Amino acid sequence: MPTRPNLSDIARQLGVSVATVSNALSGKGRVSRELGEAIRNKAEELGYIPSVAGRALSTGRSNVLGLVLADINQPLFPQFALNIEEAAGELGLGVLIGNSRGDPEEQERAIRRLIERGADGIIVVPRYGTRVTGHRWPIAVIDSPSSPDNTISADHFGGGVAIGRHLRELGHDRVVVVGLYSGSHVQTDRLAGIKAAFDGQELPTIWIQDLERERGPNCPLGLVDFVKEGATAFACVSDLHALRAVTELQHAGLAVPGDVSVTGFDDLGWASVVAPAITTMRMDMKRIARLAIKHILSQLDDSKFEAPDLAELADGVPMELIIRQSSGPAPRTRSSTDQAAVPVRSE
Amino acid sequence: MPTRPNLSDIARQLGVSVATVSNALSGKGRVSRELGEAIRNKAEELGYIPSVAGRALSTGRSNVLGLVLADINQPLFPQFALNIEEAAGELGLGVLIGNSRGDPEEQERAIRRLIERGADGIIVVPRYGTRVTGHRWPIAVIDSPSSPDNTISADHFGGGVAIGRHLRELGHDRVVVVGLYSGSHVQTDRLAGIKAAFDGQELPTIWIQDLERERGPNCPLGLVDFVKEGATAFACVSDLHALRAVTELQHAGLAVPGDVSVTGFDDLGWASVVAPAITTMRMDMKRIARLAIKHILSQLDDSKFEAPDLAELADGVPMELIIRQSSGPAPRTRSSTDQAAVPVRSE
DNA sequence: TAATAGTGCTTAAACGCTTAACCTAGCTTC
DNA sequence: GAAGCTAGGTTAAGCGTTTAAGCACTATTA
Repeated sequence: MPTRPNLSDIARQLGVSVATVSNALSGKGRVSRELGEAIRNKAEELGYIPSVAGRALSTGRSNVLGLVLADINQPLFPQFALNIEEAAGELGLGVLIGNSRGDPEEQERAIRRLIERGADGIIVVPRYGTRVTGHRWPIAVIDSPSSPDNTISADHFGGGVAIGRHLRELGHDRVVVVGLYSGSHVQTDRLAGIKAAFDGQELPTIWIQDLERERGPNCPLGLVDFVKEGATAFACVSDLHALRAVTELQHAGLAVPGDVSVTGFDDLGWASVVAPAITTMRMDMKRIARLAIKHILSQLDDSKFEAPDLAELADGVPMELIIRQSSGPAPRTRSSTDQAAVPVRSE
Repeated sequence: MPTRPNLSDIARQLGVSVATVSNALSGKGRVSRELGEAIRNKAEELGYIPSVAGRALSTGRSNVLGLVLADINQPLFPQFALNIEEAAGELGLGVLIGNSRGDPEEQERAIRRLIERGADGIIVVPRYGTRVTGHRWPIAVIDSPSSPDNTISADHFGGGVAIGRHLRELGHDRVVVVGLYSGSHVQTDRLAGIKAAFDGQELPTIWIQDLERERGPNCPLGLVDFVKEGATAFACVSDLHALRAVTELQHAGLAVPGDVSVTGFDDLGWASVVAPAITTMRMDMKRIARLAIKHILSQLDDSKFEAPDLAELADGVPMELIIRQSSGPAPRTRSSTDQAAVPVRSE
């Protein structure tokens, strides 16, 4: 264990006081140009690294943010983590991670642990529909504009509208919506947006969680039946479900997008490499991460940061439509007697 | 900003010294049962949370580990992060994340930043083939047994053998191997294992990165041609590539596993929900995470932890074969004249 | 020429915790 | 009944930083 040089090492070697060294390096107090130079050089020479602990103790700020992520099934995990890490890094902040395992109680404990560890503020990407309340610590919640405690998020509704319009423009009028769980505001908002693009008409909806409760985990979604009944597109609220849909349809011998279109959400890593590549909506993660951090920083009383105007973003950060191969023109409308013509492989 | 109670608050209210309170709560010094009780109760009542900064400054230990992850394209990211977070949490350690963006230099910087932030040790999941050297700080590298600086990892070679045997037992003898990049020890080890299962014979190999350099990113891998020439299975070194293969084959009208089998590696989150669900190899992440952390802890000079016997695990932590639907019996050997019979959709 | 202002630095306290060293009873022991 | 233990505390120093306050000059102003 090498022992790191500290301020007093520098001070001693230069015959000045510790305070002066501190001032010189932070650029705060009054130090002559030459001495300042000398101190900085010496610091460089010794490989001085400030002690965060010492600084934290003195200033009451750790310069560390806590990030609480729902669980391993949150497919956006890496993107959240890395974007926040990056945005934090730009401001000289570190990111401590916590895992809520998708359990509301664990989520509370995770927040607590991070606060104990000295996090100046917490960013929470909550479990579907979980509330994050009663904390007197600076917190930013990334969820969905319609969620009760939401701080900042993408415009999931608007994203739904965009993808709905896209399908409509391709001539689809028999669209089935696929979600995981109706308790998630993110999902219900996306879904509502899609419906809005179809003038608010009710669209047949598949909730995977309900289905799996009935038929067992990882069960087929029975999409082929919907196609037989005339569905021409599946609009999924996540690329994960889109992937599931695409493979299930292909596995059954249907062509995507030839026979039926599929769209997703979130532009997950692999969405562009599968065949067909998935048409999807992408969040502006970078911006969301920056806003979340700024929001926390503005809550720290001594902050030089002004709160981002969240009101202005009440609808959320706009999403971007990424058109790829999984969505195409609706097949010419099949007459109802024509249904049997859809090729379906038995196994 | 609520101001947290500290040791002296407790001490003052109870009329004892700060040292006694510290001793009582840590259970180290000598404190009578009754007073100990009283102190713990008071701490509870006031909602006392120890200050990590104070403790860190005093003990020289931050109880925080740094975790450096390659980049967003590292599909195992969430699993690494959460397993390490969990294993660390059990020991009262926090996890600070760093991002190397897949760049060796950035990786060095990330390590440095984490050390500056006071991390007691660093766990690195390096970019393919990157070396992690010259650090005097406790470090654990999770890579592959054959990598130069590897500390602990899964037995990728053994995993390759297992999946190779699995395919062989299913009657496959024309296997094509799919990897991303030959510079990754993880990948080359897996690949070598697969070959070993086929008595070391050379198997046709697709390196995706080479292919993409030629044909552009996200290009088709041309797998159908291999099938036409008699290949009955694709053994991919990652589920990501397996997914790409499955969809590409299905998209072309081939049945998986009816016409051709596909296997992956890593049991990524979605591997079980696609159709067909992907046969894969799973690492024992929990164990790897624990060993990595233990290894770091044992390097701290005052440690009560003894170093895990890494020599014993020189081959790596065994992997587990997860058989699902994407691998099946090899189709009856087609005579070479029979090749045209393979149904291939044009688009 | 005396008050004022600015410059460049030092002193000293504070942040919250840990820990070695010390003190004081009360108790044993021979 | 003096020496030695032990239990149960206290004192005080130290970890590395920041920062308000102070001090000794020199330069400026009226």
